[in-house]
Amino acid sequence: MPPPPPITNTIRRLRFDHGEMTQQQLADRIGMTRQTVAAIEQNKYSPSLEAAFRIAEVFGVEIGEVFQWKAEQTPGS
Amino acid sequence: MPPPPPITNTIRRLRFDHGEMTQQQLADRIGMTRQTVAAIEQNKYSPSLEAAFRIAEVFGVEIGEVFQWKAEQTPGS
DNA sequence: ACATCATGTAAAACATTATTGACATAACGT
DNA sequence: ACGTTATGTCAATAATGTTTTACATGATGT
Repeated sequence: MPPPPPITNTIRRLRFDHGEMTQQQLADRIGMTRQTVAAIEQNKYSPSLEAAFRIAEVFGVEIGEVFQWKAEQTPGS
Repeated sequence: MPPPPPITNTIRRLRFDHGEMTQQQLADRIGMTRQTVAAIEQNKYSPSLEAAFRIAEVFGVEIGEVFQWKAEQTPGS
């Protein structure tokens, strides 16, 4: 199992804020499978940039409102 | 050769707006190779979401200011 | 109890993105 | 002329993202 990417997302909340849109409905609108949506939503891996643009468009928000990037943790003293 | 993705970018301009930063310098700052930066800059393919976040951070802008997404062209009438 | 729907999950195949190493050219300074 | 730097490009390989098929669970409705 690969380590989870340093990116989190709010897809789950956005889906329910938009009429309890199902994963299947979101998948249909962005041209992906339900499994891919589920994996992204659970942060198993981060999507391609194109997929991220499509998801943001469905919810009418910026990419930054869907995905949050944890900046590099400098290997600390 | 795969078709170019429906995403354009302004990396070249951003580099030169930031002290004529070289592809190599940008690559170093985002932890990628020079060749990958060149390929993205020339729109050979679009980067991962994480790479996009890193590039935007280097230039201090939103992802949308680095990458522009051409919405789906509906197969026209 | 049964059917249906939304979701979680897993393995294999496939597609795309990224790296490495190599060679090329143009621009610049000496 | 020569060396250096920035960039373009290519082929092979590795790493990651996506699809497909399949089976599982909990919730809902009849």
